[in-house]
Amino acid sequence: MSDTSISKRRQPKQARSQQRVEHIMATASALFAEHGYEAVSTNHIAKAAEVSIGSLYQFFPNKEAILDALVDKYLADMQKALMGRIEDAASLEDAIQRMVQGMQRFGTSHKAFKHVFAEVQLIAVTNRIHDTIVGWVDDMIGNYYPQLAKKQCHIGAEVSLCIVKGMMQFYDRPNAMSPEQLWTELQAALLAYIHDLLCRNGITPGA
Amino acid sequence: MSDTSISKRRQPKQARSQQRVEHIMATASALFAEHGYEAVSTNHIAKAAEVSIGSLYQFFPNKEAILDALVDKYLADMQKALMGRIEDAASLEDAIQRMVQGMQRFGTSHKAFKHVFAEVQLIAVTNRIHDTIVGWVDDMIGNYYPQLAKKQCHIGAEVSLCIVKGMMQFYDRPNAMSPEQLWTELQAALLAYIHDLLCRNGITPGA
DNA sequence: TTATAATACGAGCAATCGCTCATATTTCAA
DNA sequence: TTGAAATATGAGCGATTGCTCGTATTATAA
Repeated sequence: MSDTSISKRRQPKQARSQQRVEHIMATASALFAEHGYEAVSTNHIAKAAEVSIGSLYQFFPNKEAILDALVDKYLADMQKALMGRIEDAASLEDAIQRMVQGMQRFGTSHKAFKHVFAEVQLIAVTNRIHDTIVGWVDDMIGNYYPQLAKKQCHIGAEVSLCIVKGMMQFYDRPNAMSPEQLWTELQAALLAYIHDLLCRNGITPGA
Repeated sequence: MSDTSISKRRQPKQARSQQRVEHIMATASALFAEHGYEAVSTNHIAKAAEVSIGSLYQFFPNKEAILDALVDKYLADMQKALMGRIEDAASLEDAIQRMVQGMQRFGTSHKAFKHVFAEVQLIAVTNRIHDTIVGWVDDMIGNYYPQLAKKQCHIGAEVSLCIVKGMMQFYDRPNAMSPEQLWTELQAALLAYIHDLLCRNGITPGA
């Protein structure tokens, strides 16, 4: 839970207001998915959620706090969806393949996340998402290749996430690939890069 | 030259106004480099260029037209800087290495381009930059590997540009890599992906 | 010299934004 | 029942934005 979302505003104490907070968040998420964060005003959110603008600001100190709260939820859901299914992976290659598949599913169940991940420019939000996911990938690489230097694990994770982000921004634009092909190419790019990283550090992958 | 930048406004006919147009563009470029496109208002540009807001709008129909004109210039400069130095490359791998080096230099001489390339969300601008560069890379791949299907060349170019874009967005954020390391990793990621693409299409790279 | 086109100017419009605050209503423990 | 706390409301503030338009100045060709 980030600081912004819990400071300076009344915490919902009654059941009705807790429901309202969740309803506002769900509405905001849907609007962000359709129009993007910047294009959606707090008044739009309030109107779409059939809540007065004053009520919205009773629980969220500012617009960014709504996004922060959503990102909390997205990251929690994502950890379950991605990390839950790689625990019994046979190899790093297998884990990466499963992660890409998991991302594909997560993108359809959390339509706003792609926008938030790929388009939002707010540094605090961007860094939080980035650092969280990099941490997961970092640990994952180190788990399968403990002989790889910690710093190289971290670099591998950061570069991998950059590749994912670059491809995600491309997802909604007209391009030569079908969605399935795009995921295939993403997986290929990640596997090829990680393979190369291991080789450059004197490790024979899969051995 | 894009449509927006030349339509609906008086074309500069006197020398002084041609200089003014160039001066406005240079000032805008510097401001975009420092604060990003969205954060810079047309009034800021006019004030910084010591030109009235009315004069600015005599030659540029709207804010995006300033960016369009700059992108024209960036892409022309980039073609010279990148494509000029790969003509005598011995192999695709060599050409990619030279392109990455060229990008590195271009980034220091055109500080605003990275912002425009990585942060601007205007679809028309984004598409134009993307399609132009993809065209270059597409031709480059096809030049060294004519036996590779045209569509695969295009996919390779698009994915490569995605990787570059993802890494560029990462450039200014705090991360585990020095700038030199980042360029090294970018080159490694591109080479690894292209190598993999060729293999998947039954081509033995370098043979 | 003079008339016309080109250029220069900047106050200010209309729209939008995030957000406040005075006030009204509802909830619930005492 | 009652009163204080919690919740709900929305008009509207202050700031900013991209941009227009009436007017003043300058350049150039006749």
